[in-house]
Amino acid sequence: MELLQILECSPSLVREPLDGEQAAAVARVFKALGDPVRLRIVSIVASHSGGEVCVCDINDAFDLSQPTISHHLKVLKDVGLLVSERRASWVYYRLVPERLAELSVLLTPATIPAAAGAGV
Amino acid sequence: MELLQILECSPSLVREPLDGEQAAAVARVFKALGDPVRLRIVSIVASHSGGEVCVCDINDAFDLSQPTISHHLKVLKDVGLLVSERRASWVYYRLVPERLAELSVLLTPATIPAAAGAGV
DNA sequence: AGCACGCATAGAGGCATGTCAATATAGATG
DNA sequence: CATCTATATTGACATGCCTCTATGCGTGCT
Repeated sequence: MELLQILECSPSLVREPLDGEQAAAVARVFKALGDPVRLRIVSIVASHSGGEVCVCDINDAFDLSQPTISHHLKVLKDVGLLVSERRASWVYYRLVPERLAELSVLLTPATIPAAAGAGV
Repeated sequence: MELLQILECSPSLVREPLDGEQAAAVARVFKALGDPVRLRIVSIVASHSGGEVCVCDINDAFDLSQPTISHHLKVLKDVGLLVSERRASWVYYRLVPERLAELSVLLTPATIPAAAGAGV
């Protein structure tokens, strides 16, 4: 199920309480970001000028074994934050910016769009 | 150390890669949000009209033991997402909206301020 | 075909985490 | 002061997670 669909009618945490199903879906993504290595990986991929990064470059950025990085990439891919594509011998990972945007909107406090619309 | 200070010069994940220290500090907060129960607690507190919620009301919202809820509240408090205040017999928890705002900004993709400044 | 390289998967070990029952603490109330 | 209610803390257990080594799979090169 798409995260956007889960949040379609309640794009912010502060609008109304999430039910159990919504919370479980969103928490999966936050949990994926709740590891320093994965957060750095997302940051590396997101900030890379070309928009995609080879796994070998990510490996070089850490003092961790190659399988460990591969594991973290799989976690980020499973929650939809990254996508991968193989070209020749190399695999390239790209960010899914919509995913970040969804979370960003979800966390936006109600104080910012204060004039946008009255609450309940 | 304040999260805002850590992120003072790089308010977005997509601007440039986080270093290890930044990533560790931010990951702590995401990890706290990476649990369905805690996410619902934050949502309940954030969306409550009065701005604060009694622990007893939070307990009632879950089929979990009182110590378990107390544990989750402590985790959220330790990362600065919630603050608590005791009045008479009851303890009330409030959201720290700045914390959510910091994370929200951090996750904002670069597409929005596209014209703001050229990258490196 | 055989080999080298890049990446993924499998399995194991050790530490962290979510949950609970039991107990402690703090404030109100008689 | 004794007791009751509301919340926090402790300790234990099961599960999950991060990391590693070993191995498998796909691709290009000789």
